[in-house]
Amino acid sequence: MIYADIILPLALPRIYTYSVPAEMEGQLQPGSRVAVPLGKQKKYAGIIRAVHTQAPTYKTKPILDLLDKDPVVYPTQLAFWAWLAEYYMCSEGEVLNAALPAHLKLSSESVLLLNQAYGEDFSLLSDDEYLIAEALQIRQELRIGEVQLILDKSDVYSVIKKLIEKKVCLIYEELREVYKEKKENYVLLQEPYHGDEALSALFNEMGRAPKQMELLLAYLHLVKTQGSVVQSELLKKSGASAAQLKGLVDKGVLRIEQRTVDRVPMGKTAMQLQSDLSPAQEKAWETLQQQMEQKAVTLLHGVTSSGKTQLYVRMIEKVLQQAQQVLYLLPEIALTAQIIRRLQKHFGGKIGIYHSKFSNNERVEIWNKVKSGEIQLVVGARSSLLLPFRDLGLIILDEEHDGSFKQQDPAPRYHARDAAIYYAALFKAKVLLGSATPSLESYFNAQQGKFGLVTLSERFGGMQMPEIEIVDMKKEMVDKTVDGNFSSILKAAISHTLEEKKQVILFQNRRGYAPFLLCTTCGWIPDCKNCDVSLTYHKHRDKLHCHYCGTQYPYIYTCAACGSQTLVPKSFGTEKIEDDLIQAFPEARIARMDVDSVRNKDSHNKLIQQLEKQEIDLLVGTQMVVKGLDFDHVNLVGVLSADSLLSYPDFRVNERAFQLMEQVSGRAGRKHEKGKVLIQASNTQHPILQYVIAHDYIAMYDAELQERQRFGYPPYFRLLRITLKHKDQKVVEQAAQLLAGWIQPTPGIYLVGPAAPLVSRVRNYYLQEILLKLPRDSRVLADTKNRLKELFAQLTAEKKFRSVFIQPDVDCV
DNA sequence: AGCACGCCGACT
DNA sequence: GTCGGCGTGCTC
Repeated sequence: MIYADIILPLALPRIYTYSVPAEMEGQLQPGSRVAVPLGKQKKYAGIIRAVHTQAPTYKTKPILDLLDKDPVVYPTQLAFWAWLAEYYMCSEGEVLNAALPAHLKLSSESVLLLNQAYGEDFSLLSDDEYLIAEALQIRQELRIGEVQLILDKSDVYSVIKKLIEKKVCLIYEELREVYKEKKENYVLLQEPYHGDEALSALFNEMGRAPKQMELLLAYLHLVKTQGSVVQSELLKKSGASAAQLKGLVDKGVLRIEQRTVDRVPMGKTAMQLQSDLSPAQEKAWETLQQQMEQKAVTLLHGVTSSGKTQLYVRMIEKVLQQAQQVLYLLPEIALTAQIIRRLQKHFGGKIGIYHSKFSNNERVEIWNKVKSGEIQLVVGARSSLLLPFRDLGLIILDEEHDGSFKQQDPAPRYHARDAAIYYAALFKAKVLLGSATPSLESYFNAQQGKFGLVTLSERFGGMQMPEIEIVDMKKEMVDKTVDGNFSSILKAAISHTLEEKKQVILFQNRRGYAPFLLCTTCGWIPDCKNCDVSLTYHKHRDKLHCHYCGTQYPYIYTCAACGSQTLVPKSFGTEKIEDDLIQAFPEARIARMDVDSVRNKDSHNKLIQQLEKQEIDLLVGTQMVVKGLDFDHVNLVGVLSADSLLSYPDFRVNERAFQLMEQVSGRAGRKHEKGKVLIQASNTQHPILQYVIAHDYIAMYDAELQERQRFGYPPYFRLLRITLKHKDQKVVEQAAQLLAGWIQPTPGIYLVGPAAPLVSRVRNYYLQEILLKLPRDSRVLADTKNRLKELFAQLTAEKKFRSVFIQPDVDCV
């Protein structure tokens, strides 16, 4: 008997084994999708992980169908998925769920059919049952969703069950492909009319049908200019109707043919070798090649605007010439039209883009083209690491320090940087990490000789580092020279820059208008009913928003605690800054960039284009303004409150604040002009500010590293966070106490907590966290994970804690 | 993730 | 007395 282990795209704890029917023997390959039954009636498409003869101890169900002739992934991906699941403590099903495009993840749908044998007498049915029976008479088939629509309620199973019991209808499970090829109608000239003579004869003949003649002329024009003619385009161009086209088809002049077309067309343009490197870049290029020859991973530490991209481009060219694939990873919001255009210029048609804004059908096509090798270069966000590369030669991870490379919520909670290093090793490919402000972990690895290191400390084209000035907000307060959130110095600098017709970028790391409302009588702060956070006031919508669960509330005028009407907005976000700017600089063209203002698809790119074209003078924004944008006319960058960056209770605050300020400063100054950066701060003596002024990454690194060692944080220790969730606060607390107690007596491991996180309740679930600090030793890590898995099972074995959610997060950020 | 099964409150 | 709410357990 032959068996196959199947991964299902579900959060099931383990992999299931099915039996292989005789007729499928020899046809099943790992990586192909098969249809399998699960539970009483459902069918799913799962992926074959292995085919073997090891009979399991339980009775197996047979595989129903082989869905793919060619596997959808290579063995390399299967190996990578297994590693991801193991390392990040999740199931392979969860990995598959994240990796596979939605349209390749099939699950069956129940379809209702009328039982003809029952007859037409519906008098014994209830109202709901009657409605469904009647609908079935008209429509033959109904799906669950349609039944829900008809009955206007979500719970329809009981009605359906009754109908089946009464033999009014039958039910079957349908598993169907959802990916659809895109078809388009092409118009072709029939054989007899090829050639000038035949055509002119035809035109003579057509004298009485001027509209058709026009149509034909338009057709001929399109053939000449484009080679092939799409029906819709022809009709639009000629202004003719479908009937007129049909006339020509009926006459046997034209013919219509349906063809499959690409949703993601591959350009034909060839690669352009253009490499004007500065002497400093040439030197770096030499070392980069050497380092990458020797090491699997190399860190490129290049100050902002030092031209890291040019080096990437060269490296990509090199690998593409060896006919290997390249993956270029960027944080999602840095994936702008700007960078894509730049790469497209070099690599023409070989490039594929992959991020969250693509449609499901497009994703399948990109997936297949990466698998076939047609796409040689993928530029994408974190998730493109999960694409089925065939022969990967290089992974570039730009803005390497960026925290968004770590997946947060649904499992697998992987870090794209670390996972990329493992994935690349499977291909024996190289990894190139790049940043102006590397993460401490990566720089540490480079210092230790684990990674190669290349430094570019000079800005490209003789550009100078911007001059940074710290504005003492305390002094301005005392002197009463502050105006709202602007110091007199910042205000003057903005006026000056605007007069010079240059642009200004202001950075504030809070969105909304006011982060919270406060009752000035009793101190009450409105909070979310589902979460333990204060509500942010968004003025343009005049609503209070919860940034954790997304709930919106109408504005509150009356204090819920004391009943007085003394609620005032407190602190400030980007919206408020935008408002203040409009007041202070009425002539300036002002825009705001944060998740709220660029929510719909293209608005982010539009804003960037406006900025490029100098249609905006003043931009205020959150983190978003920091990521990989280059503008030629920004001379002033302002950080509105450094204090708010430096006051998070997180061991990475200093590193983050430095990275953020250094990156924003990088936006100032272009070509031969020296830019200026103003940082408003109350605590002007903070050491991080001094490092920022001096652009001294190394000093920051040394100082932070000591702290990390002293307090047992990365890169010296590894962090593993366990989050427990439950609807009942008491239950989570007890569960967390119990679990922590079990973990406690392990030598060499430090345990922090259990404790409620800063936001202790989200979407009505109470949270508890346990943080483990593990020595950097892969054996200890593996042992600990195994032990934790046992303890999790032990905890949920107790009936009281059965419904406690346990979420481990390895290398949490 | 579904979905079935089973145990308690608001209705005919 | 039943319908239907959701908590609980299982899927190979």
